[in-house]
Amino acid sequence: MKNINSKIANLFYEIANFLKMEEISFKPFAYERAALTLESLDEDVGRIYEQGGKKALEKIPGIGKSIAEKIEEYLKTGEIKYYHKLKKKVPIDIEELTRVEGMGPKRAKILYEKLGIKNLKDLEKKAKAGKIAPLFGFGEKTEKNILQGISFLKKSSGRFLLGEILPIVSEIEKRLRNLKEINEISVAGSIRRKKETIGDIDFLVTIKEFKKPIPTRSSAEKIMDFFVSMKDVIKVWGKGPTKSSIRLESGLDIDLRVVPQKSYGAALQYFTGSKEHNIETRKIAMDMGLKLSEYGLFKGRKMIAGRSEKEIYRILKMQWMPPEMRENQGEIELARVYKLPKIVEVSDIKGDLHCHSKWDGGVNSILELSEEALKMEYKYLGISDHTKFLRIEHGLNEKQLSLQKKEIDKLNSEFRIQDSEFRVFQGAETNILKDGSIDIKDEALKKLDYAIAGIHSSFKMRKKEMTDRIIKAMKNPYIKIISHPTGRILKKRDEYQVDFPKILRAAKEFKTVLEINSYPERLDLNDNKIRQAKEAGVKMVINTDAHHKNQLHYMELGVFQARRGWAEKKDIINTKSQDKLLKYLK
DNA sequence: GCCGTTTTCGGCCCGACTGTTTTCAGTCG
Repeated sequence: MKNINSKIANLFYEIANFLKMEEISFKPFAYERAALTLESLDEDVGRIYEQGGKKALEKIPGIGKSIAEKIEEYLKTGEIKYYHKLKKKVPIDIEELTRVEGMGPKRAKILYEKLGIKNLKDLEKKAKAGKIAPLFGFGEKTEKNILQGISFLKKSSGRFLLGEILPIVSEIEKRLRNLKEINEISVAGSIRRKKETIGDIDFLVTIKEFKKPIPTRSSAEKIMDFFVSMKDVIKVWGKGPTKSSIRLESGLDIDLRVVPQKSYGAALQYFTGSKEHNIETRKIAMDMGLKLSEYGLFKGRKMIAGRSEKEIYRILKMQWMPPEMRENQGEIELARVYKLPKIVEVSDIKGDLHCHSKWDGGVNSILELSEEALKMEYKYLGISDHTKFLRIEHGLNEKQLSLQKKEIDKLNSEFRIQDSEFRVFQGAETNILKDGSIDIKDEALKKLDYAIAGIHSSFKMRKKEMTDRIIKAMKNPYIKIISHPTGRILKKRDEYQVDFPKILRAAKEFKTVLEINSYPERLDLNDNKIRQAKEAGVKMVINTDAHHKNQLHYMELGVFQARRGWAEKKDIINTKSQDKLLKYLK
């Protein structure tokens, strides 16, 4: 469910791109800023307008008279004329084209004017035909990069980020739960396993009917009628009494299955997968002379289990395992000897060590972030603003860091007065420069509670240089954490080249903590690397990298990823109490 | 186009990198 805020934000991003094509300075940034603000707004902009009119819109930071008028226009007419006027001049799908790494508005405009390229399809065709390289300002390499960018996009297209999907899932689940016909409901498939990207969604439901175990047509039909006629459905792929498939306006496909109550557990197990996990589980059933299907566990023709997952696994003499572990990566063997690790849980997390405040151009003050952290029942929050190398992110210099420290000290003494255990730590997200040095002097790092270092430039270095660069940063005694260690951006950019086993050995030697970044498009480290780190005895920290107080809630995404990597509480340092954590960082 | 304890006009969003050039444009964070 794309809400109105993000719809308008997307239009503003496009307007910004069209303005950039015309070499207009500053105005595009105003639109981008407004878009960013809209996206992170708690409240629906339509409601703000209803309650306070245009004046209320203008109170939102980054939104002035002109942009408020455009929002008003959109709310009233569903369109923004200014956008159409701009698009008429260069009628291209700028949003799609700029998704290709290395393609921006200027190049898109040139390609439209010289080759008539309007969308991704045109771009691929012309690039493959070698039409782009000969153009002035382009060349062989650019053409090759464009093709690479397109193939990367294709690889991930049609898949959605877990972080975008979860809110949709809980919204749909809420709607279905309201139906009186429905008894049990669960999401299955890759989303239940919390995979980082999701193809489509499966919902399983059972019907509330105590006398008749098999769903009657009428109840099932009522559910399906409701499902296919929800307001955001744009296509119905199929509709029957046990299964219906729809597409939402966001492009997401959802299946809804009605299953018999007595098969609910079996169906849940089956549709949760993974396929590989299921194949192995069925083999175990077969070896015991049983048959496992989505309808139940059978001995001959007699059904001996199926009501719940736990019951099925129990009869198969296996420990029940969290869906995140069901990838046939060794969990089955451990489950059979009842030795599964107890993986970390959201409730184990005691604080967040990576978030950005107003100091580096973020949205919220340190106090606002702290209040949100308190709501989440955290014991501490680490502020880690960008440092000076990242000028665009208003990176802090040594002087500003010491000013910030004063603010944090003051805040902490207020917490002390209020008899609150909660504390704010001062960190910083420093930059690992091309040669592996840090952009902030050691004397300043020393005064912080801890320092994070991350790569924010020169992503395309060769493997050896990149590895050495990161290891050099790890050797700095004040650098405790490496943020987003592989630099990938889901659906956009691959990991940078790095010798990961070597990084792990160095992390172990220098006691550097690797971050599991919870940002929806990062989730970096990924599940596989988390598992490697755990096995190498390297400690990790689950951080959000929040740039807005609401984003502190991304924490669960990082925890899910950690669970997929089998991380336990002891592997994750921000499960420690305040005292123990501080001691660990010193 | 937005903003303002440097306030109603004149600043903002800079610097590195890449790939293309032969002095620079476009992209990215």
